[in-house]
Amino acid sequence: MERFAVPAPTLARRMLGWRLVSEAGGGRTSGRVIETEAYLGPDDPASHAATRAGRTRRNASMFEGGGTAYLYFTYGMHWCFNVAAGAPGEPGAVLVRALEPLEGREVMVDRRGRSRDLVSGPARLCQAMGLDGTHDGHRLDGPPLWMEAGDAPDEGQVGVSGRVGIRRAERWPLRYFIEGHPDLSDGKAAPADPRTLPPELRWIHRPNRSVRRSASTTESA
DNA sequence: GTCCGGATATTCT
DNA sequence: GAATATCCGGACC
Repeated sequence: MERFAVPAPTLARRMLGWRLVSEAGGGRTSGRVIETEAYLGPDDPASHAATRAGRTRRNASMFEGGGTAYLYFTYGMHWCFNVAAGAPGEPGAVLVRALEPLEGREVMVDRRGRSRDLVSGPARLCQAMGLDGTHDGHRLDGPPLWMEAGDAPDEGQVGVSGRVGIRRAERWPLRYFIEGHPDLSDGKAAPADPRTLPPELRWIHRPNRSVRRSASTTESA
């Protein structure tokens, strides 16, 4: 679980290529992570951890330390899956926005009621993999939901943009994706503009840099 | 292909 | 009362 104990932007970049495996709801499904978004703590106005109240019942899992699942319900009907980042007590999370389907395609089609766009979007992938609020707070080191290392994309394949579906801090460079992948979500993202970051967050412009010093294997050169 | 409205719960103002 | 880390179906081009 130590691999999750890094800041959210670093984890979001690093998770590209990892596999998410679910045995939730019966039937094994899995997919390769191809699109993520980082959400920070109180300094990030778009984060659920930015509220004046700080820790609330909904966002508690964002404070539980790297590797904790954070699932929230939105728009009255959709679940979204995040992975908490960093150290316990320091809020931050990575929203998983899209996967490339690997295992359990038939189960996904059955749950989704259609055969395309199975896991291309944060709410779609929760539906396809049987994820909901019962998995909030689960530690991602075993059944029914966990992550495995996978093929890291080449540096040149990684795209960066603003985050999808938000108004505040919309040009912060916190969405990471495998460039040109056919299974990306179809949300519209503003182009990234690192100049809109407050000075203390400028390191986010290249989150992989800060990883490399301590990273072991999965980072490509 | 693009655009728009509706569904609907929780949180925050 | 308004906004929301969304998706879907139908209208229209």
